[in-house]
Amino acid sequence: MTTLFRDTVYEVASAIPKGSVATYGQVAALAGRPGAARAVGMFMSKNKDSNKVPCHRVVASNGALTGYGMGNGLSTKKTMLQKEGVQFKGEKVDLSESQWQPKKGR
DNA sequence: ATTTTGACTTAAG
DNA sequence: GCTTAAGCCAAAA
Repeated sequence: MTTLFRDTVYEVASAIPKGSVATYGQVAALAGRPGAARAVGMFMSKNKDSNKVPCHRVVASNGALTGYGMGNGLSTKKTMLQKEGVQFKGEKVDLSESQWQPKKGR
């Protein structure tokens, strides 16, 4: 199986349910490469599958919104997430309430 | 094939 | 709490 790490990341990102968000490190770990958070972010920047991958549901480990086009794009991303039901803590996502739980429970 | 870069993360000051 | 430094992975030049 010649599964590209990149494709796996895209699948994981697209698997994030609405109203929840995942951190880059979390996505990287689910993709099978814990520690590749930087690479994950790069794939989003490339955004080859932006039409399939909701990269806006991927945030930094501290819940801060990063990237998404340029500076001002973050405002759009924040608003979009709020509309999806994600809880916000100032300019950061309330991971305590809206971080995605790939496994049930926790 | 080597070097640089990038939407990261954690630790330390 | 914020800033700086080092570590980490994968892709593009």
